[in-house]
Amino acid sequence: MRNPEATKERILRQSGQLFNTQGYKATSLSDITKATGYTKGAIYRHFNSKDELEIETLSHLSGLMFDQLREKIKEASDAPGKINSILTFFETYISKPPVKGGCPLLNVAIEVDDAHPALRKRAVALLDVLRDSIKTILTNGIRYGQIEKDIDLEFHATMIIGGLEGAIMMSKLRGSDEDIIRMTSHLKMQLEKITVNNHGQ
Amino acid sequence: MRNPEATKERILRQSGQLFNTQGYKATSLSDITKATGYTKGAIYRHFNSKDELEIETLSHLSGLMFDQLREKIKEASDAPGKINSILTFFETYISKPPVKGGCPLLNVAIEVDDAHPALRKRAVALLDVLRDSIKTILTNGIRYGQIEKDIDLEFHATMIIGGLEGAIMMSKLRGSDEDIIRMTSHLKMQLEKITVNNHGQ
DNA sequence: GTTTTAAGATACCGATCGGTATCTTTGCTC
DNA sequence: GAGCAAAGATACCGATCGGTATCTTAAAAC
Repeated sequence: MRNPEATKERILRQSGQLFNTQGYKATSLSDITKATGYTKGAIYRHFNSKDELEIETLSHLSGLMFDQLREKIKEASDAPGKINSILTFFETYISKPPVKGGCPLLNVAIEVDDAHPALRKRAVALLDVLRDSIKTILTNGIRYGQIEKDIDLEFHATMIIGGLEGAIMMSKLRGSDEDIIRMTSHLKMQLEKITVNNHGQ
Repeated sequence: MRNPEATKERILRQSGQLFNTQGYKATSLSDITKATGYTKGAIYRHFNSKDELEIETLSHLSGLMFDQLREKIKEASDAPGKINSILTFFETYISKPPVKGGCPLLNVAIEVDDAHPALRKRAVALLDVLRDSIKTILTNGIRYGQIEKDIDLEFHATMIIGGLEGAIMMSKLRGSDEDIIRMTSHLKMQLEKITVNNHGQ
């Protein structure tokens, strides 16, 4: 019956749902005890403080998202396809959310301020990972002649991430995928513009 | 010395800063008493509950933002100019924020969930106001031959708002206007594409 | 099958939460 | 300047917060 690893995993999973839907500060330890069925004693055996639980939970949440995202990216073989996979991944983010409560990056980025330096640092790092992933895909695309070579990487990464996150906020608020779909269709048009077209050659 | 209107105004202003930076749930009444210098007795004379204070403060905050935004919009005479004013307005949102803590709409949209139905309703209404404003500007632009008449209003409104809000999140997290500026330059390019060009006629 | 160790439960801590009943003080009315 | 109504201060409420010391219990070691 006793399985410390499963316990920790369960705490992280349930905390993830709660933090990502209600917010980190707004979720109390008793909320977590109710959701997990464990007592505070059990939770504090696996985590030294609520702050530490928050940080580890964010890692867990973002891990879930990135894992699924990476899976989708791998399915496509060229750079335009990979970016397209990212966009498609977000299209049903509201109706079929990979993690409940919306995008962990967006949620934590809005919640943290200077009073939570540790969590903030992780949020910045998350954004960097996402940005670097897109830049890497585009760079490889340029190398293999799939993406126009005179583009501004930073510009396109910002456009994609910012557009997606803003649209997620709108869609989540209205409870519909509509806004995200509008945004991804726009971003896909932008992607086509920097895609090297082999038909014409 | 006593001026109830000024007191209420002061409470709303200080609460606005706190709610918009720390979050609504994360800001306690004692935070507000410290910031305002008033006691709980004074605050509860002007507001029946913290929930009510939160709702009125959101109205106050969004009022501040929309007032400044409307001012900028009025300065331009045609539709493309008005949209451009909106975009320019957000370019220094981090370094010279019109309201501390970022965009009140974005912040409240992320924080609220089904546990705060009243605040959520206000957030949805705020988004509608912003969306309708942009659609109205574009519609008028079409009427006066300044904007191409075959465009999808909803699509462009979503693109502008979503792009801006997502970029605000990114810029706020990194403490720099960079991401917003990249996004507005992209949006300005999109705007040019739907602007009727008189030079060619 | 006894011992040992760690997982988890229980019971508590002081601090703070939102909220309220009551009191004092201020400024207006006459 | 006496009376009064409203503004704001004070003192308190029960509930809950994050955190901890201690106890029980389950499973592995031998």
